[in-house]
Amino acid sequence: MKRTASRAGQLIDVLPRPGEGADADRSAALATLETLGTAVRLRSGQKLVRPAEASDTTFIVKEGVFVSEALWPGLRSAVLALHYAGDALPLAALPQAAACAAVAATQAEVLRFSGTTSLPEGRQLVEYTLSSLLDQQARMALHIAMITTLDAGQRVASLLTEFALRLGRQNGRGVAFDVPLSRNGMADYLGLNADTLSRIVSGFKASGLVEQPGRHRFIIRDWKGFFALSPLNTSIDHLHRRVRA
Amino acid sequence: MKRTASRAGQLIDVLPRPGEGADADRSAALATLETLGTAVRLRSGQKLVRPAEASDTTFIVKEGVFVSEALWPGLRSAVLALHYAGDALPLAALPQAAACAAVAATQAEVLRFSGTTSLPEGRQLVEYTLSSLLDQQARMALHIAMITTLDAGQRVASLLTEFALRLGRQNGRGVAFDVPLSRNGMADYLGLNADTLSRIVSGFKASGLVEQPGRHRFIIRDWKGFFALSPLNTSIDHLHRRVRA
DNA sequence: CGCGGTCTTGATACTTCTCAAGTCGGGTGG
DNA sequence: CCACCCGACTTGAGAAGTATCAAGACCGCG
Repeated sequence: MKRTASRAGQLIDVLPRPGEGADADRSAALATLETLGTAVRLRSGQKLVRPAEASDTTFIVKEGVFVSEALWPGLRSAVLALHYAGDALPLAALPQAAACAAVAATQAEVLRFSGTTSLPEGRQLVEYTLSSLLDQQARMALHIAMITTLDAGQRVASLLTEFALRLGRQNGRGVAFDVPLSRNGMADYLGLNADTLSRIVSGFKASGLVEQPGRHRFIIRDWKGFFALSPLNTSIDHLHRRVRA
Repeated sequence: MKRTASRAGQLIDVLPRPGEGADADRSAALATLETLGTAVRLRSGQKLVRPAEASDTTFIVKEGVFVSEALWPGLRSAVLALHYAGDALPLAALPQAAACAAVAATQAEVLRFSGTTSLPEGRQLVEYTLSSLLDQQARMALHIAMITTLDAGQRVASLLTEFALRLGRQNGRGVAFDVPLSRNGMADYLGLNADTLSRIVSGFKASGLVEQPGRHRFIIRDWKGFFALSPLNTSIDHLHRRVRA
């Protein structure tokens, strides 16, 4: 089918090529910071928690996906933000009132910095953190926009688009990626009920836009069609696509 | 009535006293920054817009309330965040894809910084901005938690509590404040329909918790009762109350 | 291969949205 | 200073969308 080929052609423009663009910039900045911080490996599910007293500890994600979660008694849990490789995670950015933590959603590796801000070399960390927070703040703003302006189907499409742009690889069948969150985690991120989310994903599969070869694995078969599902997807593309045209 | 007196006693612990605590810290840090930036006065409704090309311009709010707004074609407008005196507003934190701006919600005054980050004195601005962004990121996280976990009534109660803590003054009748947003603005911030918001506020008035002497003026008559309406209010108190116990 | 937890799907109830009509408030001009 | 007028707000009835609950299916782990 000719259209498959043309879709594949577009995908080359859409998905990142390893080692290019922003990836390379990030690596350069990180290389100098690695001498200051200590590397830590985490398994999926391990948590970075803000201690009760004030803390200036900062982590930088080297690899993997993190989820900022909060749980207030009597409320369903909230997923506040997603963090990817390169993101700075200052524990001070977590609200302290509730059980709140950054949880590794996949196997992960981080750099740990503690008390380095006051050192002369600390300026590098401060500037890296600031730049990363600007980025993350824009993403949180978009997250808020998703939740306040979109209906359930558009929200789910937006999140899957984000995952595809961040984690996806193009193959013969489309754009494939492993979802780092459970159904419940995705629902909490989107402010939806998990049952509703399930129904919506089933709808995507029924319409042929998406395939699900395993519980955590997705393939977006029709990128253009899927991308059009959410009016915020062009903005999501700006913030999550790693190679600029 | 004795309970009125006891409520009033509690309010003294709850509301800020001018010139104390965090206010004083902020003033000290700002005093040194004022020589670097240029002061600008804004009228309600004026906008700070991110230019198309990358910009390192940063504003610091000296006075007034700002609203980060975004408008995507075909969607209802989104209110992404609220900014108060002391907040740093780097234009780079605004998503750039949509019509997006920080709008003065009241008469306001800001300090404008442009290209100062590279100067040796710029470190002060960088550190101030970083610290402010950490604060604002925690507030955005709470905003997301509000929208994803609370029902409509709890959301409205949370927002009014925030305004009371930020802008309120205790008087004989309760905690009084001027709402800096229109009904539509509040609804957009909360991800609610303006009609629904109106109904909920009417409910608060009917139950005697709240009074509304003018279109933009509110008085919370029963602080304890009102505070209990939202399970997130203790967290909101942590982030928005300016005097610690 | 079997078990446990996660996911799916249906029927139903409830919250919230939509649309429309009416009311209110406050700023403007006489 | 008062009356007018326009935009913002209020309120109702009905519709739409999403949540809830329960039963069953599936996947992946051991």
